[in-house]
Amino acid sequence: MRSTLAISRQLRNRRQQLGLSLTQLARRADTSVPTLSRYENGWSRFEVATLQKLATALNCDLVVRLEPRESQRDRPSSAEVVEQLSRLFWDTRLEASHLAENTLWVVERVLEFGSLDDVRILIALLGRAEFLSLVGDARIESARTRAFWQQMLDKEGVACTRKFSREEAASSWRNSSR
Amino acid sequence: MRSTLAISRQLRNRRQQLGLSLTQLARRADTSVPTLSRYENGWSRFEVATLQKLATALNCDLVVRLEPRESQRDRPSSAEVVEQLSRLFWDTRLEASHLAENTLWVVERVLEFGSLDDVRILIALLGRAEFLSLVGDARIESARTRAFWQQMLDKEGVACTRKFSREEAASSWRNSSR
DNA sequence: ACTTCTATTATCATGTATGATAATAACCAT
DNA sequence: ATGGTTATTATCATACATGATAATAGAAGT
Repeated sequence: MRSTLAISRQLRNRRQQLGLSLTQLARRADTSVPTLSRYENGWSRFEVATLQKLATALNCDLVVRLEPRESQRDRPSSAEVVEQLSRLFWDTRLEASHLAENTLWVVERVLEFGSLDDVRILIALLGRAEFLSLVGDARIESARTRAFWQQMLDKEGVACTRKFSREEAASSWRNSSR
Repeated sequence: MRSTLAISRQLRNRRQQLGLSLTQLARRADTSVPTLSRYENGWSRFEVATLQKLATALNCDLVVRLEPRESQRDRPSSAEVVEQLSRLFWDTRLEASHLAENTLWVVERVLEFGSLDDVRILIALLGRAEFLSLVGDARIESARTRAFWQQMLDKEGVACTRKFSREEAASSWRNSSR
């Protein structure tokens, strides 16, 4: 799944896209600044009710859906994908579970260091829509890589959702090293 | 959004589809029976971490996504939809917020009592994929209505996900009056 | 009748998310 | 430098979800 990292990233992207400060959003969503900051910085235990309030305040729909895995046919096996991508994870050991629970992290690694074949097998695994959506959430360090994916997203017409990533993201990427 | 009712419905559908008891699923997901029962019966404050554990135990991917509303173009306005559908809600007052936060409830009412035009404007509002997905989650009382939508879902090829609804749901619908 | 499995609900102790407040720091102006 | 805005983090009291246990009840089969 997209997992907690992806949720944090989406919240921050959307808030910055709307130009809201933490204080402003906290008031609009009837929540607190610390909670909001926690949600945007690697919080693992979100409450759906709080996410719902935030989504409304961010003029978004919150989608929470269970997608049965067996309905995802003609996709490569996790083992296959791990096999092919493992060389990109020199600093740790890529496990099958990471594909499901830390998808955004895997996607970011592949975008930054992977070959086109690596991208293809990821798309085969996730489906194009899900992959592109994750690309929109991803933090990409290299300017060249970023430019490439901006063009791809444009071509694919993921336009509306990714406006921020393409136009303003550079600045936010720069000062978010933590 | 699909909201809490839809989450409960999805959990129960999927668990019954796999033929698991509360006890079995609770053990597989490393959670407790009371929590599970609460989650399936109108709980409002889900934790994403718990949902994630349940999804894994149910062999599902958990999708949590913020969908910006302005990226949903050429859709009818909430006011329009409320205007057209309000006659179906004789016992209460349909508000625009219900469309976003109690979507499943609205869908169920339209499926049961609405005309084809009502269905059309709902599809225009939600998009076909989201609408069909909600139909799969919906509890439909009338056998005739249910048969109709089973055919529709078959035609539209929402096959895999909705297997349970079409084949076994009748029994679960019957004894879930509470 | 009787089990047996099931689901729902209650009670209660405990863990933890939340919100209020404040301290710190970074950034950007003037 | 100074002041203002912002984000992050800490502390702490409170609210609430969770899990353990058990009571209740229904359904299905013997």
